[in-house]
Formats: sequence, C-alpha cells, structure tokens
Amino acid sequence: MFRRWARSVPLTDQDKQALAALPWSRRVYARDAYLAREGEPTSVCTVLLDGFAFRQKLVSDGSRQIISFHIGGEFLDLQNCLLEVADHNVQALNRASIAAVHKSALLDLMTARVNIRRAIWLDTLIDSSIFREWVVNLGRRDARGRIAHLLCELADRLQASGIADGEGYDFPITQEQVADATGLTAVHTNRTLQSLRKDGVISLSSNRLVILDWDRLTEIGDFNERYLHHSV
Amino acid sequence: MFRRWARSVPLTDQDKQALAALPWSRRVYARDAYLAREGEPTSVCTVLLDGFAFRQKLVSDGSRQIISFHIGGEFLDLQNCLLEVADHNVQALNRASIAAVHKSALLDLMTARVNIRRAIWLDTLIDSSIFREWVVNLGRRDARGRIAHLLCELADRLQASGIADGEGYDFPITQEQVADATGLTAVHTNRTLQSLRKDGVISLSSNRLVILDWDRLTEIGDFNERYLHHSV
DNA sequence: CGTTAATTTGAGACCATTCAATTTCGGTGG
DNA sequence: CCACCGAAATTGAATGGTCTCAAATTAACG
Repeated sequence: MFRRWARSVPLTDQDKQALAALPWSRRVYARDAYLAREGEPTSVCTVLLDGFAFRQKLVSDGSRQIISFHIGGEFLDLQNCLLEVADHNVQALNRASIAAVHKSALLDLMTARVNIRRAIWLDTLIDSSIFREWVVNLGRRDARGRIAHLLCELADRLQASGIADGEGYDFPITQEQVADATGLTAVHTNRTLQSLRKDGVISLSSNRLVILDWDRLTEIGDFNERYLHHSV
Repeated sequence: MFRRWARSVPLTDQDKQALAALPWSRRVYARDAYLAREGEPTSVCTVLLDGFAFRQKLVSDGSRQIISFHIGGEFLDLQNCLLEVADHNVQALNRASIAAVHKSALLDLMTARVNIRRAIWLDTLIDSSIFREWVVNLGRRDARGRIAHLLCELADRLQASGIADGEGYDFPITQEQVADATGLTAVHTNRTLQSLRKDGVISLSSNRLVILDWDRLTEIGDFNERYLHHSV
C-alpha cells in the first residue's frame, strides 16, 4: 500500500508509523465469505493484505454484477469512513487475509495528517475513475473487448503492485466471475476466452494468466491505462 | 449545494461564507460545449449553477458512453483536486452556467475547514456510489430496466435538489443521450420508451418527463434509492 | 416558414442468451 | 497412489434481445 501511495503522495516515516500504529485487527476469510453486506451499517475500513476480493451487487432477478476486483495492498471500503450504510457487498475471492480498523480512528488520523488524508482521498478518487471505465466497458464494448479490457486492467494493476512474478499472473478468478464482471453469461465468456486463446493473444488455464500479445490485447480491449492514474 | 450538503454535514455560516469567498469565476456554456477534455491537465473545480451537464468517454470505434448526468448545484469534477490529468470529458447538455475555482484554493479551504473537507469528500464518495450503480445497470438489466432505472435516478435527484416543479420534470436529455448513457442504440431506446409509454408508466415528450406510475417504474428499473445516500 | 435536429418506423442480421448435457479439473479420502 | 466427487470449464442447438441500415415523420428553432 505504501508503495502504491508513494507514487503520488510523499508519505513520511512518521506518516507510515502513525498509520501502522492504528488499532488494526487482522482476520482471514474463506473463499466467497462476505466481508460486508449491502444495507448493513458501516463500522470499519479494511485493507486487503493477501489474496483477492471483489465488490458486487445483486439485482432483483437474482443475478450478480461484480463492480470491482481487489488485490493485496488495496483498501476495500474507504467509503465507509463517511457513508453510514453499505451500498454493496464485498466478498473474498479466494482465501484472503485482511486488516480492519474502526473508521473513526482512520478519520482522526486523516484530520491529524495531511499526507494520509490526501493519499486516502486519492485512493477513493482512483476507485471512482475505475468505476467510470467499467461503465464504458459494459456500455460500449462487445464481449471480446470487455474481457480483453478486464484482463489488461488486472494485469496492469498486478504489475504495478509488484504482485506479478515474471511469466504471467496468478489468476484465481473463475469464468463465471469474469462473466459477472463483464455483464456476460458464463457460457459466452467461455467461448470468448477460447477465441482469445485461439488467436494467440492470451493463455489462461489453471488459475494462471499469460498475456502472449500485450499490444493486441490492449487493441482488442481499447485499453488506455490513463484511468488508473498510476502517476497521479 | 448547501441544501444538499446540509443533509449530512453540518456546515456553519462561517463555512458557507468561506466557501462563497473563494475566487470563483462564472461562465456560461452553450449546448454540447466541452467543459473539460480527457487527457488535459486539470486546473479548476466546477460547480454547475444552472442547466444540465454530463460526463462521457469516447471509445476507439467512435461511440460515446455517458457516465453521469449532473444537475444544478452539483460539482462536476472534484476529482481534479488530486488528479493531474482528466480521464474523461465533461459537456454541457443544454445552456449551462457554472462557477469555477482553482483547485488549490479549494484544497486550502479543505485544509482549513473540517466540515467542508468532509462535505467535499462525501460528494465524491456518493459520485462513486452512483458509478457503481451504473455498472450494475449496464451489466445486469435489460433495455426497459436500464431506462427505467435511469429515469428513477434522475427524478429522485431532481426531486431531492428541489429543481422539480410539481407535475413532472424538466427533461432536456435527448433519446440519443439516453441511449449513450444506457449502452443502447438510439433506435432501441426509442422503442423501449414507447413501450414504457404504452404501459402507462411514464409520459415523455417535449423535454418534459411525467412519471405516471412511480411504483411500477421502480419495479421495472429495480430501483432502490439507497445508493444515492440522501441521508448519508 | 424553412431548415436542421430529433423522433419514429420497418425489416433483416447478428451477437449473446438460454437450457442441457458433457468433459475436464482440483481436491479429498480410502 | 488411485478412485471419487463437486466445481469449473466446455460444447451444441435453438431462441431472442438488440443492432444495423435506411427512410419517413415530427418537432424545435431562428
């Protein structure tokens, strides 16, 4: 998290110590476990330490829309600081460990320290930018484009956070989850992934994603990393 | 804007005066005029005083996705405070007057005044929540649902901001713009609106929207106002 | 009252869905 | 180490919602 923030906000050692000194409580969640539920009052903010998580909303016919994926080092719910009721669900994607702190403690620290205040606000603003890009992805791209774009985003974020390990990426997301994130069905997601594989753009199997032709994938997904605001 | 904020953050008269005392510059934009362009460096934050505006992104094939609509009293680009480059475009929907202030002035005021700081962050967090709901709208609802949901949201926000005037709403959004916001084509938007009219749910013509059966419309659009966080 | 933008209509094509059934994979216990 | 199991991935065929491409009609505006 510090590494990510350091790209834009100059945190001092004091800032880092103050943040680390908060009364964090750690916890491990099993796959698919709910970290937060829509409609519940908010109390804490949560950093994902290890594993993957995602946010989602359920619609009246029972189907699910995934709104974002999260990787280690990212906050899952900073909006809880000011919003009293959760407006969406948060679930662990695989076995995930987190650290949670009461929102009032975080708010106090934000009052005391400008840099942390800025870093946290910036975090929520970048989240927001990613949501906007997802709106575009769902609204104006076909199946190939949507999936290609999602893969580009995840690869880019994994790379930027240093979680990637050379050849390819750890990719624990099922095809059904990709479908729920891209507004498609699992069946069509499957066929679309096959078509990307057949074209030699990606290789995806056993929870491992290798991007064989990055330029091609960004072209298919119309991907431009600007919205991720890596350098503010 | 003060009215909107008052629902959640207790602004004092001093807060309001300090905000009003900033070096605002007013300006009027014609229909479709660009207030901001993707890729440009950011410098100011803008309040929409009168009229409508929307944010959009263009994709590689030339089509446009509208990301949000804005009505009088709303900030259009608070993210500019911390993001150096705009990641989307902002356009006036009809003749719109705005007030802009340099982002550094706003940041300074936020440093000085907790309430304003909270109100502004909250504003961006609610924006974010609306983007999330749009992701759900585009990903998991059919044409009728998407359009019904959009109408519910706009009606609810117009009502909440006191812009509504009894019978129906001023609705200067063209069918093509509704299409660009819902990820549909103008043709299909037209047919879907007709079907909603035929069912006696809405009446929409000459820039005037009347919701004849609110319960029915919210049911079709699977609309739940929670995500608007009217009461925090 | 003329001109342009916006809305409306029709018909055919296509992308994605639905519904089932089958195969493969990952993990578990014998 | 293999047999087994449920989850995940894959396949097929038919259906359908939405798109595309024009063209016609209506509304808005100076």
